Parts: sequence; C-alpha cells; structure tokens
Amino acid sequence: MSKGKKRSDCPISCSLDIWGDKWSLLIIRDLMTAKQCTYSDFLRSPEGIATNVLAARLQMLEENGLIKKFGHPDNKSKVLYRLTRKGIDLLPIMIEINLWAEKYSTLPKDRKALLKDVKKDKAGSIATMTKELTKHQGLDR
Amino acid sequence: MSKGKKRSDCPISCSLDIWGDKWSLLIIRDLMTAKQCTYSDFLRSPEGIATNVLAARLQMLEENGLIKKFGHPDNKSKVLYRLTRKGIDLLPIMIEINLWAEKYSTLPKDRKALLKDVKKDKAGSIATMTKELTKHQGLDR
DNA sequence: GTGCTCTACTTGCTTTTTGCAAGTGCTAAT
DNA sequence: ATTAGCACTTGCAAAAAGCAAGTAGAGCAC
Repeated sequence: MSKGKKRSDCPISCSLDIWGDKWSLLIIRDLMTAKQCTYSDFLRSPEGIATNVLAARLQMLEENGLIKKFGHPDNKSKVLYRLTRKGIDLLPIMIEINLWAEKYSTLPKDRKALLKDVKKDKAGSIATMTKELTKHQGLDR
Repeated sequence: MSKGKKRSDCPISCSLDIWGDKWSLLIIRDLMTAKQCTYSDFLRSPEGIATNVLAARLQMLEENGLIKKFGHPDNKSKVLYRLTRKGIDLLPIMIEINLWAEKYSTLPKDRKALLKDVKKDKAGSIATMTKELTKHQGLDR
C-alpha cells in the first residue's frame, strides 16, 4: 500500500487507495469508540495488528489527513492519536458497515443495542455521534 | 486474504475479512453499475486487476455469497457474474463512500450528477437503486 | 474435420507486503 | 542507578500481489 498513486479517478477506487485494506478502518473504529488512542492502545485491539504494520498505517492515515498526532498533556513520552474532520466523516460508512454486518452475521450484543437507535433515526444518530466526536477532538473551536 | 478465518467478533472486522481489500469493492462497483459482468469485463476496468487476483477475488466473493455465477443464455463458453441480495445490500456503503470521496476529492462529473439526486433523498434513492438491482438479478421472483 | 479466435481461467516466477520476534532510544518512575 | 513503559525500527520468513505466458473448451470459418 504505502505511497502508491491512485489507480483511477473513480471515487471508490480513490477511497480504497487510502483506507482500503484490512487494518485502516479498524484503526478508525478504535478512534471512533475511544475518541483518542495511544500506539499501544491500537496494539491491544483484539485483531492483533503487527507493530510495523500499525506504524505504516498510522503514517499513511496521517499523511492523508484522516488522523492527527498529539502529545499527551501530562506525559512527554506518550502520543495521542485523534481523528480529524475527514476521519470523523467516515462515520456514515462505518455505520452502514455495521448495519450490513448485522444483517448477515451475528454480532456482539452491545453493538446490537447501539444499532437499534441508529435504525430508529439514522440521520439523527449520525449527526449526534459526529457532533460528539467533533467536540472531543476540539474541532468545534 | 483467501481462506483466513475471522480475526474478531467485531462487525467491522468481520466485514473487512470478506471484502476489505483493494479489489473486492471495485468488483462490486462494476456489478452495481453494469448489473452483470463477464470475467473479461472486470479485467477491462480502468484499475487493471491482475487476472489471477481477479480469479481469487471472484471465488472468495462467491464463497461468501456476495456474487453468483450464471451461464450466458446464448453462449456456453461465457460466464456471467451477478450480485446476490447480500451483495446488493452493500449499496448503502458504496453510496456513503461516494459521498465521502465527493467531499474530499474531485470526482468525474457523471458521478457528481448521480450524487446530487442521492443527497436530495438518500433513503429514497437507495431504495430505488436497490429495487432496480434486485429486479435485474431476478431476485424479486 | 482443421484451424483460428474468444473466453475463462491457471501456472510459474518476481516483487511487494505482511506477520512475527527482537531490538533501540527516550521518558519516567523506584 | 535500575528498571519499566512507550513508541517505534529492524531483520527475516511467509504470504499475497503483479506480470507474462500458457491451457482447455466453445464457436465460428472454410
């Protein structure tokens, strides 16, 4: 993946050039649920990403403006990763993936509860969740 | 990719296990726009998938029930690939990817026109497009 | 029928990417 | 001063992607 240029002008293809691999959306997922993560938070995720692959993905996601690095407020050796607006805007895609997966596979019950609300008012809950993420990343200021 | 088992119970992760690579969604895209494709149709797409990779993806997508093979009505040596319901249901995800890409990159103007309608009434146009696909695959009977 | 073409793949080989284990450099706590 | 935690890097083997060429069956053309 890394620095490959785009394969065509198709929006699907261009999007996949950025985050169309097995790991990128899991990083985004972690950031959407936890709001901010350290490098080792990502490593702790159940899927078990390899550390060198994680480093490569984080760099690519940052280069493409989906995430951003911050220093930890009270620990110089810690780094925090957060979503940018461009990253937050992947939320509708994530929601739809969840809904698709719900229809075609069995998922954990905590996810099911969350999706119940979403299905009642998709646009509304996306707006609410987006706002929450936006605020937490300090992007509203 | 191929036969790997699932990495976790997360719906995002499970979905990516099936179609989370650089090529699968482009195959789905082709089927959504063309309704049915032959092997060589896929090869002709602008991104230029390698023939062995295409064969592997088609097999995986069929094994996972997203697409299905049919014989060509008037030519035994031709094969037609079509979406199943499970594949058609990826439409909302594809739409959201298009919308995201529209916001963050420049896209061809024919796509822009299509998205204009979508933005006016997202749920409505997804329903219409799904119905059209469903009918064309003969899944309504 | 023989030969030629088209279609849907397969095979073999090189290059790139992934996965895994171990290591490095910096910070912070004991 | 030693140890521990964190954010990576490095080296190497295994897997996947990319590329070129080949194969098997169907469908004409003669």
